[in-house]
Amino acid sequence: MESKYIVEKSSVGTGAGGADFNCRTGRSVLRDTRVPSVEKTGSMSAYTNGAVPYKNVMDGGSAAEIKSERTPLKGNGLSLGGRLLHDVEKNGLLDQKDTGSTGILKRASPTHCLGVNGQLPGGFMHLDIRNPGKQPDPTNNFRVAQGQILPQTERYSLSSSHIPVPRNRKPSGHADKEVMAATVLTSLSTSPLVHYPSSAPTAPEPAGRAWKEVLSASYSSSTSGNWSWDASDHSVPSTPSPPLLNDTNKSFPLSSQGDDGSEDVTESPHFMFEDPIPRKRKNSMKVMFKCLWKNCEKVLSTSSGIQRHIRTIHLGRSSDSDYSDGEEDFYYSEIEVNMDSLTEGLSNLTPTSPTTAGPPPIFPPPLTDVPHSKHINMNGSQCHAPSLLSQSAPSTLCHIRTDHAYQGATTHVRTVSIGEKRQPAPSSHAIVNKNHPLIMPSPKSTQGARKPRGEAKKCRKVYGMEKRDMWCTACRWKKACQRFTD
DNA sequence: CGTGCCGGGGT
DNA sequence: ACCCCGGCACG
Repeated sequence: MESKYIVEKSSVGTGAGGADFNCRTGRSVLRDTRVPSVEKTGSMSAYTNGAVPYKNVMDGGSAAEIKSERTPLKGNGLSLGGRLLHDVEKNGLLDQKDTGSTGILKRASPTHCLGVNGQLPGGFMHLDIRNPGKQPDPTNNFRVAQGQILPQTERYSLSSSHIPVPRNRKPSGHADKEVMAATVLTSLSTSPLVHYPSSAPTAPEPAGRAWKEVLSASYSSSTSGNWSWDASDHSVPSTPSPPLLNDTNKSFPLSSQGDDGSEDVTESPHFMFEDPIPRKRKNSMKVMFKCLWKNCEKVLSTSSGIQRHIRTIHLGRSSDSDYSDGEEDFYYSEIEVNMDSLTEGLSNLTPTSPTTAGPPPIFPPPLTDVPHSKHINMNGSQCHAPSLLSQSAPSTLCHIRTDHAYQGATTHVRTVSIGEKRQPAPSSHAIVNKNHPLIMPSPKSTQGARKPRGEAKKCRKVYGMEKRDMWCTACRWKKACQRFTD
């Protein structure tokens, strides 16, 4: 015991930076060093695999043996390491998402604005359509200005770094399209909530890439003062405050909120932010509006948008009339979409994902039951996961690092560990929603997509109840065992 | 009935 | 973020 503390003390200073995992596993201290430490060192090699940045962290950690428990490192080492990991991971993830996701998802994070910003000309056109004849919002003028002032090529290359905002500039006629596009995009950037999801089918490759880069750049380095508005805009409490403003919209479709434009550009999304859904599981939920018309899978993010879509496309009403008898109402429904999990799925849905011909989503999308959707039907896909995994990453990887997964903070060190993603199922349902009782046949039989029980012995079995403190954290918490995965 | 772990609650 | 646990599905 004494030794324990000694070690503990010393490691404070030395290992602080690196002692990232395990630090807080209070109880396991002494004993833990036996078994797990082996594992951990083992994991190092595995890690180097693709996550070099981690290495130091890990090394430091294992070196110090991390006997130090909670006390000092919690604040120091942990956060340090954790953050590091986090960042790295984040970028990685983002990249991934980028590849697969559609505009819909991207909107969730203000960051896209960065990239989107003037880069997806193809997208412009498309977006236009929904916004015919809209007046550009005054707040968007800077974009307009940009469009006018700069030659196209330049515009693309120009990041949003520093944007003069001429307030009174008017769009001149011939720049219409650009203006529209700009408007849309700006609205995107102004409000994280804002819509204009999917589509942008024609975005050219380079643009996409640039975007991607910008994205990750902005994420990893808010340090560079490059993005003048970046800071302000991003610092907004949280990234994607969940929708909810849709409620407002949709409750009175008839009023047709006149302009999606104006509605979209709600400058203060936060106002609308009242949260009917009590805590939790809302984090990455986004309300979308899905066209229920046969064979039409249009998903838009604004009620008015979808209404317009239905009105014009399906009901054959003139596009310019804003008149609505409310009939559209019957042809769309509100769905809640989990951004995270639908990322991949949606990429299938929409014609988008222009950019990367990136690798297919590694993780099968969770069981969503967006009706009609083209989502990969993954019933029983559990079985595939492992095989997929084995392709992209040695399953051992899961094993090894798993123990820390829970510890590395919920930052999850998950280096692409398929095993874990296995099924956030329930939370990621695209919930067919409320206010429209008549619609959505959704059977929803997928409830119990519970993972078949694994063969592997779990901590409980291996160590027994008495040695509970030797269990992996997950086991201790009654979570899926991270040490002995299947 | 023991076990694994999901979902959710508490701090 | 970390931890705990009720409760349910699985074997």
